[in-house]
Amino acid sequence: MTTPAEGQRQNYHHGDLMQALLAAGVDLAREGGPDAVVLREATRRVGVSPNAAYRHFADRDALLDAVSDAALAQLATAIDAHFDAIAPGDAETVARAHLRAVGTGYVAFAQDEPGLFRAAFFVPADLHNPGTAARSGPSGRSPFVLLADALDEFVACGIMPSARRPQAEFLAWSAVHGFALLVIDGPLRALPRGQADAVTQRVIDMVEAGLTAP
Amino acid sequence: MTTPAEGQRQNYHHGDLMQALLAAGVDLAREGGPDAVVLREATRRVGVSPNAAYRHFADRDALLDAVSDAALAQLATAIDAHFDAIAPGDAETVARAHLRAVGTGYVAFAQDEPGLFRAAFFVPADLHNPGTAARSGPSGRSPFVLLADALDEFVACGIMPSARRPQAEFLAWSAVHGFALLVIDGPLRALPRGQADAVTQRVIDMVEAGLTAP
DNA sequence: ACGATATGTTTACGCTGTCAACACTTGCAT
DNA sequence: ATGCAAGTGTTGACAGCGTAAACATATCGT
Repeated sequence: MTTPAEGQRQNYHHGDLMQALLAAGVDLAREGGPDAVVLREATRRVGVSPNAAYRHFADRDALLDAVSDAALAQLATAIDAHFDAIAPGDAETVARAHLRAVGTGYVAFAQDEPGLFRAAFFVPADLHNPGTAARSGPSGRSPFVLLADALDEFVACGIMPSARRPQAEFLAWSAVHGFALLVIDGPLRALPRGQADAVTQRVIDMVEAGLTAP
Repeated sequence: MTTPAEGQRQNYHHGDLMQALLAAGVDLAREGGPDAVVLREATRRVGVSPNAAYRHFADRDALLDAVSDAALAQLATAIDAHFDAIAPGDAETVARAHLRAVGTGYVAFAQDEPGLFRAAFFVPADLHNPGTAARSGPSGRSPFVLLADALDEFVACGIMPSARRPQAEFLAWSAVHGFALLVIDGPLRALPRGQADAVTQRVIDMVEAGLTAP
């Protein structure tokens, strides 16, 4: 009975305003990217006065940060799904499939949820540490860690020299991240989804070949 | 005598407000990126009333578009410099050097002028057509065209199969663009310049190897 | 010389983020 | 149980922003 009925909010207190504002903020980001996450509009949607937000977020940036973390978590979940869908097989095949899954999931999320994707990278915190786990998916591994794991597999099965391993995450990430941006609001934004998907695979081809080149 | 002395602006008319506002806008973008391009602040710096801007720009977005074009032109100029500094030699060496020059110049500009770089891609118009040439450097070739030229050379000297040529610009561009973003406000933003430059070269290595792989 | 047009100004409105002061509710200590 | 402190939501206010309408002044073509 701690959580009252959600039907009418004639209570003076809301119950879980923090969460409600975050949800509203995520909706706003989904609809229009980080710029659309407007404090007053979020409170309006929740049905509360503008300044109520300040009891839970220091300022608009704090709300946006929380939204960004939530968006990053959704990205992680989306990638997780691709990553876990890989069928078992010999190490090299699985390693290549893992890398491809991360890239494909990354770009697919950007295409499906461009607003959230932009919000996720608006204040691009460093993704090394999962940061209160708000940024990782159900597996607890952030997209960055999934990518790192895939690359470790590359080294383990001998298709990538270990000398080239350090910082290789950033090489792969650069290509996929840049491509995602080009697709969602760059010159490739007009490309039909099918064609864009084909180019996505070529981007990953390039990364794979570039990292495993002799 | 059409252009009066610039000393005092006790004239009712400004002379070249359009250009002055653009310059102020570019300064603002340089200092704080696209969000810092604020109409009222630009007019304030020029010493004119806020609404004077509306005689020359339809709205704030129009000003930002003009700033974006100017920033893109500066990017083009920076890349031109790297591109033209390539010493003559055999075709393959020159081709590889050209690709490297475009990538290096691109990232260097992002590092030297992060605000302008972000502004340049804020409303990322399609870069196929040079667009009233406001977007290209002194050579008249936009960065996109310079990249395309370099890739054409790859095909011409036989290190890249022509079947792989279509849309290869976007593969190379993705990697370099994504890396630039990771460096200026992503997780690599704390990396010392020297180390970042080393990774830049590795990104280009990856692109080169990925595009020319057997 | 004079009227049309271009250019800059003033005034005003609604929107935003945010501060300060106030009101209600809850929960803990007596 | 009572009463006070802390937590939470509201009201009112302010400055800054983009922008529309009405007005003022300069420039130019005839």
